[in-house]
Amino acid sequence: MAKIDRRILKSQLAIKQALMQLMSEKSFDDITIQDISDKADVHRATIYLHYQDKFDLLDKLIEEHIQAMREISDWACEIDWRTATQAYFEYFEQNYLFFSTMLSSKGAPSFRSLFLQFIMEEFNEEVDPSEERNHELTKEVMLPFMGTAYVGVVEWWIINGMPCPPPEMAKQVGILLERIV
Amino acid sequence: MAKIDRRILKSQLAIKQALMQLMSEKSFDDITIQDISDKADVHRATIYLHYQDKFDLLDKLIEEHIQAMREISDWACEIDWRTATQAYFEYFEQNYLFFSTMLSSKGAPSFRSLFLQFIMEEFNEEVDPSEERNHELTKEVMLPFMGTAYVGVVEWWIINGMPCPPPEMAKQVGILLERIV
DNA sequence: GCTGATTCGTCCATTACTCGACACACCATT
DNA sequence: AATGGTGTGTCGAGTAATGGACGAATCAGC
Repeated sequence: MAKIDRRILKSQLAIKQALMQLMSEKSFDDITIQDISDKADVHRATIYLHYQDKFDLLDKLIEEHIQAMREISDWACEIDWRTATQAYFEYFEQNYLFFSTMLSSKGAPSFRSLFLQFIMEEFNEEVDPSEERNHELTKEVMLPFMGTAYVGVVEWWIINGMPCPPPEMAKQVGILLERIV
Repeated sequence: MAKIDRRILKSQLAIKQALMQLMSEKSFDDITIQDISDKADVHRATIYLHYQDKFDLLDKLIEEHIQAMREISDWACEIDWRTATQAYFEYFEQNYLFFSTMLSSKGAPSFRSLFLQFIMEEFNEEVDPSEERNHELTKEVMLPFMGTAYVGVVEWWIINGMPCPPPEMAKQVGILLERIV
């Protein structure tokens, strides 16, 4: 992978952080490009150097986090569920500002469905309906069942300010998932 | 005052913060230009764009703080001592990392004397040996007496982790100064 | 309707920064 | 005396970001 000029990394980081901060203050629709460039301490034209418009910026921001989670699952593919779940919740914790913004009532409506889609893709390789105890079940039903459950509990955990630490969440969610699958 | 390109401000800020952080970790002599540029996330050549060498960087950093304190005293010249002293201690508090680094045992030996010199200049305009109760005193003696007392108590306060809030320090130091002058 | 104020997206000349290289000095090891 | 390693200060070519401008689009209040 070619090394990227540090100016690009710094500018993009500042822009993305600025958007996230602004989204925690007001609605995405009310945010102007000028707002973002002011908060990021970057010239307005610099934003257009990297993104089409603010929607493209939001898309890239979301895609980046999905990609990061994908890498966690790659890394944890051979690990047991509990450890993997803990890695996820630690990632949610590290990026609390992002997730709380995206999952809040006035957040990005598109994010939740992308998140759910991603989670279901992850479960897809773990679920085996040919197992004995699942002979009456199909993936079509199991995946949205597990996926919405998972997304729902993450949503609860984030919106309520992470009332318990990642290991505790990993333990409980791990138990529940193993009962289902 | 001509508006300065934001890239310059950002680079210089990063470089100065990097030096301060490094000085809290190891001795100034052991810090290389490469260390600073790494920590600041800036190319090595960028440092030479703004400073002669690391000594010049330290000088400019110190001078900047002295200048900031000079502006406080300009602003507070008409205010009573206690308010002015509180403004100073709030500045020390805001820039705790800088002062604790500079005043620590392995800090910049030059800073303490520059600091003392500055403080004595400030006192110089406030002390009046022609007053009745001072008729046996001279400025030559009063200034280093008050100056070292002031610097000494600041040193104590910083090195001991600011054990009391700025208003409390302002009160006590204010009382003591008024007894002397 | 019109108008003034914003915001947008784009453009260009200039500037600051980057990257990698260079010769040089210093120091410890051999 | 020769060696390898590390830090220094400088250089040039290339790139990213800047400031300021522009016309077009959108919107509010009159």
